[in-house]
Amino acid sequence: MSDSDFTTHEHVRNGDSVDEMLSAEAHALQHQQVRKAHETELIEDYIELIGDLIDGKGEARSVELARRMGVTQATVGNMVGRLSDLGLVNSEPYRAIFLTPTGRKMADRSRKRHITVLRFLRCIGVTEEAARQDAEGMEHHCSDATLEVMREFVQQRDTS
Amino acid sequence: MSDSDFTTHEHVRNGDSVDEMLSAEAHALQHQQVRKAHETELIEDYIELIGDLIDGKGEARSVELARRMGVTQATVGNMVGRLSDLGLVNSEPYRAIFLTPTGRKMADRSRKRHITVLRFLRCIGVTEEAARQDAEGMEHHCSDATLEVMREFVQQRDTS
DNA sequence: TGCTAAACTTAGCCTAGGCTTATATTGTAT
DNA sequence: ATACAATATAAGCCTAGGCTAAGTTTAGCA
Repeated sequence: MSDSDFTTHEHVRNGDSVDEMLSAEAHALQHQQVRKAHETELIEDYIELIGDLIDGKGEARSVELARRMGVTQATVGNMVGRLSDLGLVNSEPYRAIFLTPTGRKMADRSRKRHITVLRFLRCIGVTEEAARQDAEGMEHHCSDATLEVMREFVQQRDTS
Repeated sequence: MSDSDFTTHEHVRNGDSVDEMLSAEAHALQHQQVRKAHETELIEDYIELIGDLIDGKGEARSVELARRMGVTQATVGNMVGRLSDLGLVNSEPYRAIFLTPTGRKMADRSRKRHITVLRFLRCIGVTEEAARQDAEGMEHHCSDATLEVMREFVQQRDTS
């Protein structure tokens, strides 16, 4: 069976197969991008949280990050080291954690995205709890295009 | 500053802060669930792909999995070993890969979810390319509740 | 002022999921 | 029938992101 038996717009099975199969190359690209998203995902979550803590409590401490991320302080320590290497935070031993300008930008961008997804899910009728949970995971997998669609969608219906 | 300064329904900052901060415990739980989703995510992607290949080409071979996942054959080999340990596939050296009944169920469930998300994104006006990319990542982070909402949404508007 | 609890770091370990390079098997085409 | 190309496995390495257990620093209170 040759490769071209099975390319972009061919119907694989009728009925269920909305998802006509992509070319292998396109498929690979998608997965590569998903993998890339995963790499930044955790980083963004930490940065977003650090931003929220700074704004909400005045400072971000490891112990609170650990509590909110549901990991040990040692894990947070590792992560903060990486964030610092990446130039996203400044941290000195036994002190609170601060965002660099770059980190602040990332935090704000992340929060905005998060809020967009959350509002959108609420807007289409997902329950509050499910919306919160799903937004946490989905926000990293929405392209700008999709976020824009969501934003407009919310604006149109949710005039409250 | 006490912990209770900053709980479930408090407004953190006006303006932007739709996302009133959750309790630390609830927040931790969310992240734990996201982590759990990540563990199964790749597995589901492989299983879904194996299912699609079996249905579409008659068999699933490592070389094609590697091509479509955008990884090396060695990586696929590792993964197939894990899938086999998990009882999701049967594989013998140098032979095609088969789904166990459990694996088949997972494949079908994954495909259904994938299709639901893809259709939904198209339906709200996301471009085909973005929809495909985002669906790949989002499908693993949608609760059943959200999927149900998406399904209904598509059914209502998209009468085509 | 000095002790103790809480916060933080360090060291060492583990699994998942990638990679490369080398080797083994299979099947096909002369 | 055999050689070669395609396919698959094996061995060994790496990073990310978890963990525990033990040690260090800080800060608040008696």
